[in-house]
Amino acid sequence: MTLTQLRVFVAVARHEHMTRAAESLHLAQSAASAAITALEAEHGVQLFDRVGRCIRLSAVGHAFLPDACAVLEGADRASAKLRGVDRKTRLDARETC
Amino acid sequence: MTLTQLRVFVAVARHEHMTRAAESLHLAQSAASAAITALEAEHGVQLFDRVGRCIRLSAVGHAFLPDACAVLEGADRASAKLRGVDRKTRLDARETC
DNA sequence: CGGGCTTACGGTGTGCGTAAATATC
DNA sequence: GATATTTACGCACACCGTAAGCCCG
Repeated sequence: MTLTQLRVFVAVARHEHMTRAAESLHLAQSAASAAITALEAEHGVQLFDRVGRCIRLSAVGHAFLPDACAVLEGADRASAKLRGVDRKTRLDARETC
Repeated sequence: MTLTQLRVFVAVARHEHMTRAAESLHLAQSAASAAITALEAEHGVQLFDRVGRCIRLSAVGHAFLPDACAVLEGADRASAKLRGVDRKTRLDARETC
């Protein structure tokens, strides 16, 4: 499982539309489809119900969405903090090894 | 930033020893070193102070460690939940699209 | 037919391991 | 000289985009 796969999953879940989700991530549809397929295969789970042209969250996918969002938010927050804390503690690097 | 890089970071931070950290992750030292370098370069930050053969967390790295752990725990928890919830809701897949 | 997801396919990039170089004790 | 990290290098795998295939309105 990668952060990229989670991002794709959340985007598709929100848009309920693979093409739009892919566009919102500046990705080709095939890449988004592959990411979802890989995520599903890795866990042996079906995240979406493909009924006709309609692609909607399955029960499992619905249960997973909040967790995926939480992980992504945590990662983004950590990344931002890492950049932000940079300048603050840059001159504080006195170490006693 | 990838989950793999975070895993390497946490392992090195815990072991304070690149070789042991790499072994604990079943990786070559070079791979671990590259992961840390990439993580540092991506954020323009120095996570570790390399003084002699001693490699220890810098101030920035110390501040980042809890966040990295939180992200990893969240990801692992989400992954485990996804596997665990599988059997429970597998037969509940009746959808009305 | 038309829109939408999937599969096939080729290219590029990234990550990994082996091995050599560098540095410290 | 031994131990530990970094750098160099080559390879394999994975990701992405283009394009064709398939299915449902």
